[in-house]
Amino acid sequence: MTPAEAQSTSERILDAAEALFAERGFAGTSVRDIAGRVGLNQASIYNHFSSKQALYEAVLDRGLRPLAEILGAAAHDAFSRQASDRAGELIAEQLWRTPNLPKLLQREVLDNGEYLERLIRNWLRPIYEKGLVAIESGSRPDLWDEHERVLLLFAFYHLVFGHFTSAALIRSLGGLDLSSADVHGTYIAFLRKVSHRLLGIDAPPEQKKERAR
Amino acid sequence: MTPAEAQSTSERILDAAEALFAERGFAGTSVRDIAGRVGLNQASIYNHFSSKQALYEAVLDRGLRPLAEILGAAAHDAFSRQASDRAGELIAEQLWRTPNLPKLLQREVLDNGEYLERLIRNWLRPIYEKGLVAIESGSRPDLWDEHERVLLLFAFYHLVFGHFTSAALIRSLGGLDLSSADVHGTYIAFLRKVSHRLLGIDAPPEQKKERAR
Amino acid sequence: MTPAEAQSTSERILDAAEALFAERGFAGTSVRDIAGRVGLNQASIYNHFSSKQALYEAVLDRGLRPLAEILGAAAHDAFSRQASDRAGELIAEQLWRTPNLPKLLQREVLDNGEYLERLIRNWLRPIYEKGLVAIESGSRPDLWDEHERVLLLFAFYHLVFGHFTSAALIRSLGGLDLSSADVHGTYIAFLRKVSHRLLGIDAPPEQKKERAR
Amino acid sequence: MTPAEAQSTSERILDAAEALFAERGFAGTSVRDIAGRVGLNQASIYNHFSSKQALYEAVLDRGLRPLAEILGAAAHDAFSRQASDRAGELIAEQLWRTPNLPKLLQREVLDNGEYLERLIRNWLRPIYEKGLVAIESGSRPDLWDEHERVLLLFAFYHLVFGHFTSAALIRSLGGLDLSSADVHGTYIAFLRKVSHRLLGIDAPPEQKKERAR
DNA sequence: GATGAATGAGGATTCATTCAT
DNA sequence: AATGAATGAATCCTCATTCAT
Repeated sequence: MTPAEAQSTSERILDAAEALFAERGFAGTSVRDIAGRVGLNQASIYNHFSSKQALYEAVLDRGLRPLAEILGAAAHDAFSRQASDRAGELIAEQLWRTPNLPKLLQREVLDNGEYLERLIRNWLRPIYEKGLVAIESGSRPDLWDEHERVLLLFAFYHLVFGHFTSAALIRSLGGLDLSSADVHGTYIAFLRKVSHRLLGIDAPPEQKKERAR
Repeated sequence: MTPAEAQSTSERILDAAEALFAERGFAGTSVRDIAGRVGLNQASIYNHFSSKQALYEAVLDRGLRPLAEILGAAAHDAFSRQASDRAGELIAEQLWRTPNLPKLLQREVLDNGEYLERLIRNWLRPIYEKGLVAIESGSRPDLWDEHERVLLLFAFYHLVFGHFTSAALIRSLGGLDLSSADVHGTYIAFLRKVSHRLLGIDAPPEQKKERAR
Repeated sequence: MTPAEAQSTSERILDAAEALFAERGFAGTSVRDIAGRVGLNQASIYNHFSSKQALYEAVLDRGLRPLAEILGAAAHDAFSRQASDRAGELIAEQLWRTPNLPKLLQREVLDNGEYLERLIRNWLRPIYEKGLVAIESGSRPDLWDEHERVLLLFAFYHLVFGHFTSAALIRSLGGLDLSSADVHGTYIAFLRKVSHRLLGIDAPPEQKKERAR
Repeated sequence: MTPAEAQSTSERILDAAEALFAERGFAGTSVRDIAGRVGLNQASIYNHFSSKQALYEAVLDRGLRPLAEILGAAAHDAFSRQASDRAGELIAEQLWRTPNLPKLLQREVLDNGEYLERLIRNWLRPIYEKGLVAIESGSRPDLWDEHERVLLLFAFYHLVFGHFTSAALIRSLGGLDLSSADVHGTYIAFLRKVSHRLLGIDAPPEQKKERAR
C-alpha cells in the first residue's frame, strides 16, 4: 500500500471527506473544502459521486464496513464470556484505528439523519438483539432486571463510543492522548475490568487475567 | 407566567435557537430558521444579538448556568458517598429537564469549538479535579489505580451525557422514550447501581435500595 | 461658543454627518455611523431630518451658505483687479476654514447628483457669468480668446478646489499639512502670483506687492 | 477585435466595473449592478475576482497601466522644455481617452483608501520627484522659490486631473463637451500656454503657436 | 425628543450543482 | 477524468426607515 498517490481518486476523495465530515459535520463541510483538500476542482468531485449526500453516505458505508464485520462476527457467537470480552475489545480496537468513525456516528445520531434509520435497520438492530442475549446469559443472574439490561447495553455503547468521541475533551481535561498506544492499552484493560464489574463477574476473572499476563 | 407571550423576545429567540442548534448544530442552523420559528424577521435577531455566533454563545451560557450551579455545589461538598450519589442524580435530573443541553455540549465537543476551551477553563476543570478526589475517596481503595481513576471519571461522564445525547438511538433501538418520567426513574436507579458497582461499594447499598422500594 | 453640548442636537448631527459624508461619501456613510458619532440612536436622527437624503442636503446647504455669501458679494463688484484678488483669497480662506466643504462639493460633482443641478442653477451659474466678465476685463487683452477664457475660469476653480480636495495626496507626496496656517499663507500668496501670471499682469503688480509687504 | 463579444469575460467585468466605480464610487456600486451590466449572475463575478475589493483593485491596476507607462517614460527624460510639454500632452491625451481613470483616481484620493498608499509608493512618488526637478530646471530661475515649486507641481496636477474630473460641471456651466475632439484640442493648446506662462517662458513659444494656427 | 424593536430590501459572499470543453 | 465558468438559492448581516412607548 503506497501512501497517497497509489490510491484511486475516489478513495482520496473519501479520505478527505471522512476527515472533514468527522471534524465539522455534514452541514459544516463544503464540497469545495473537500475538493481543495484532495487538490481537485469542485466539479471533479461530481465525476466520482453524484452529490454531497451520496459522498457522505459512501464515507459512512466505507467506514462502517470493517466495524460491521466485527459486529456481525460477534453477533454470530457472542455467547461465551471470552467471546463477549473479545468482541468488546475488537470494537474498541477498530474505533481506535479509525478515529473518524465514532465521530461520524455520533454526529449521525445527533442529527437524527435519514442514514441513521438505515444504519439501525441493517446493522445495529441485529447487534442489539444479540447484545441483549449476551448480557442476559453473561451477567450474574440476579443483578439486572429486564429493563436494566437494556440500559446496560446502551451503557456499554456509551462507554466505548463516548470514549473515542470525546477525544478532544479527554486530552484537554485529562491530559490523555487517545491516539497513543499506551493510553489505548490502559483503556482496553480498563474496559474489560468495568464490563466484568457491571456483569457481576468481577473477582475471579480479574485475578485470572492478572496472572495470565 | 403565560408560556410563550410572557417571555421577552430575547428569551424566545434563545429558546428557538437552543432547540435548533441542539437539533441541527451551529452550521446546520440558519438565522432565518431561528427567526422564522420565533415569528420574527431575520433582521430582528440582530436587534437582540450581535451575530449568530454571539447568539450561540448566549444559548450555551444560559443553558449551562443551572448545570454549572449544580456542578459548583457538588464540587463544594462531594466527599461523602451520599453527596456523590446526590450530585450524580442532580446532574441527571437537570439534563433530563433540559434535553437540549447535552446535545449542545456534545456537539461543541465534536466541533472542538472555541467555546469549548472557555467552558473547560471556567467550569469543567474545577469539576474534574473535585471529581477525581471524590472517586479516590469514595471508591474501594484497591480497585482502581491512578490512571484508571481518570478513565473512570470520564466513564461516568459518558454514562450520563451519552445517555441523554443518544435519545434518538435509544428510542429507535430500545423502544425507550427518555422523556417519560418512568423511564427516567429507572435510569436514575440504574445509574446509582452502576456507580456503586464501579466504585466497589456494591453489596450493602444495593440491598438497602432494593428493600426501600 | 461653548464646544459641544451648547450646540443644538440638529447641529451636532449636521457636524457628524458633514464629516462622514466628506470622508466616505453619501453611499459610504450609514445613518447608524452618523448617529453613533453623535451618541444618538439611529431612530433619533429622524426626529431632526426626514431622511438620509434630506440630512445630506441640509449638510450641503449649511456648508455652502458662507461660501455662497462670499461668492455672491464677489459677483457684485468683482471688476477691479483688487476686488478680484480679494475674492479669490476670501474663497480660499473659507475653504481652508471648512475643509469638509470642498470634498463634499467634489464628491457631488463626481456623483453628478441631483443636488448638483440645483447648486449650479442657484449659485454657480451667476458666479460663473460674473467670473467670465471679470476675466475679460481683468486680463491682458490679447492673451486669451473667448474659448480660452472659459477654460481659464475652470482652471482657477481647479487650482483652488483641487488644492483643498487633494489634502491627503499633498500631505503624502509633498509633506505639506494644508491645515497649518503657515502652509496656508504660502498657498494664498502662491495663488495670487499664479493668477497674476495667468491674467498677464505679472511684472508690475508683483513688484508693487513685494514692496507693499 | 469585435467590440464586446470578443473580449474575455474578465475584461468585460472589468469594463463594467470601471464604468460603475467611476460613476458611483466603490461604496455606491454593488456587485449585482456590475454583474447585471455584463449580463452575468452575481455569483459568476466570483469566478473571476475573489472579492469586490479585488475587482476594484484590478480595475485600477488595469486602468493605471497605460498612464503609468507614460509617466514612467516622462520621468525618464523630462528635462528639456519640449519633453516637458510632450509629457503633459501625453498625460492629457491618455486621460482624455480613458475618462473613467481620472474619476477613479480622484475618488481614491477623496476616500484616502489603502490603494492610494500603494499607488503613491509605486508610481506617484517617482513621478513627483522627477516633476520637481523638471520644474526647477525648466522654469525661469527667479520665478518660484522652493516651497512654491511644490505648490506649482500640484497646481499642474489639479489643472489636468481636475479638468477631466469635472466634466459634468464643465458641460453644465461652460457648455463644453470634453469628449469632443475639438474641445480637447483647445484644451491641449490652452494647457501648454498656461504651463508656459507659469514657468515664465511665455513670449516666444506663444507666438510660434499663434502663427502655427 | 429619545429609543428599543421591527422590517423589507439589499449588501457581499458561499453553496451545491451543472455543463461545455 | 478534470476543469473553468455559470447559476439559483441560500448564507450572514447591514441598510434606511417606521412606530409604539
